[in-house]
Amino acid sequence: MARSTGCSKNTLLKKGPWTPDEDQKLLAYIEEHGFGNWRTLPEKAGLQRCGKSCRLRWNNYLRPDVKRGKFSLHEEQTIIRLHAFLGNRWSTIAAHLPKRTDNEIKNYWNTHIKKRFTKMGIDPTTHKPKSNLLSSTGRNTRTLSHMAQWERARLEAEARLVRESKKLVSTQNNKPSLSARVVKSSKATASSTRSPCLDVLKAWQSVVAGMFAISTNNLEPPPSTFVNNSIPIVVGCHESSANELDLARTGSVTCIGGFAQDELMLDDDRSNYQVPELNERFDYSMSLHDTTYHWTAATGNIVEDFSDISVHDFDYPIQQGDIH
DNA sequence: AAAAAATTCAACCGCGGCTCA
DNA sequence: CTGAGCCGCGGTTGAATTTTT
Repeated sequence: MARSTGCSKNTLLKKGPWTPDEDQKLLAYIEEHGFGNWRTLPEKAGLQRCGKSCRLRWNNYLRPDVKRGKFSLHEEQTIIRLHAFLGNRWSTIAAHLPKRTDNEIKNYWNTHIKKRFTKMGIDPTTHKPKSNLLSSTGRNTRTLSHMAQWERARLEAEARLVRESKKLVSTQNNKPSLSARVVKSSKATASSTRSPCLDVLKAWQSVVAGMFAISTNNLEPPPSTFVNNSIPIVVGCHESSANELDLARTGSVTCIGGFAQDELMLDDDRSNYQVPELNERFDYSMSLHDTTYHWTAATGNIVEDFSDISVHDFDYPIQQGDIH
């Protein structure tokens, strides 16, 4: 299919770093008119740039909700854990990190985390020690791949929801020149017709309920008070956290990752509520840090109110009293 | 103090997917 | 159904900055 974006071929258009004057022009235009059609925007805004360049500048730098500066420990952990499932799906990872852009996360991964992994002898792609790569059994590899597939699907579905709800919000914020494409997709999202990705969440939930041995008693009524109608999934359960272990034993939460490898192998009881294949990945990569954090998987109920869906780096520990 | 090497990160490029006529 | 146009994603580049020699 022939295709020409006109960006790279048009030598009249300016490239390279943006000047403060150009930033000002772009900002002023978007503040007044919104960011409709990126291709036609530069001309309207009086910029000698291609639309792609404008979009990039806006998304990665000028957007008011972009957080800049050093990544926190929790943000780094979130990136590592999500990368263990998703690989280089930067935009999906970014959707789970409020105010961070895919470009920034990608840069951070390539310049900081990846390097540290390599130094530690951990393969940044598989999140496993390089020496262990050949020792995985076929069965384990297949199981991990299967489960990771489901988890990836779930995370991507959530990322889509976050993106869609953001679009919806920006549409409602009265930007008159938003493109027909955006307005249309937002309408579709807001209508009573369920988005297809909601079904992915539903499907994932039912499968996970089986795989993670969550009893249906724990699904209904909702087991948790800290997020309505949700199943808490603790990523990175720590052996020192008695609360998390107890909660996991009772089936009130599901644990993924964080336990030492030998514990997984030796403690049969724990294997009932853990997922060793996933733990394996996390254990290696998270040996970079010795702290835990938590996130929750939303059930179908909360999906109906999808503006609430996003995975944040919760920095509070689960307490016994939080779960009923 | 200067040069070289390493690092960082904003920006570019090309491709694939989606929408629409 | 098909093809054109647009957007977004992920990989890559290279200028600017920092660190090391």
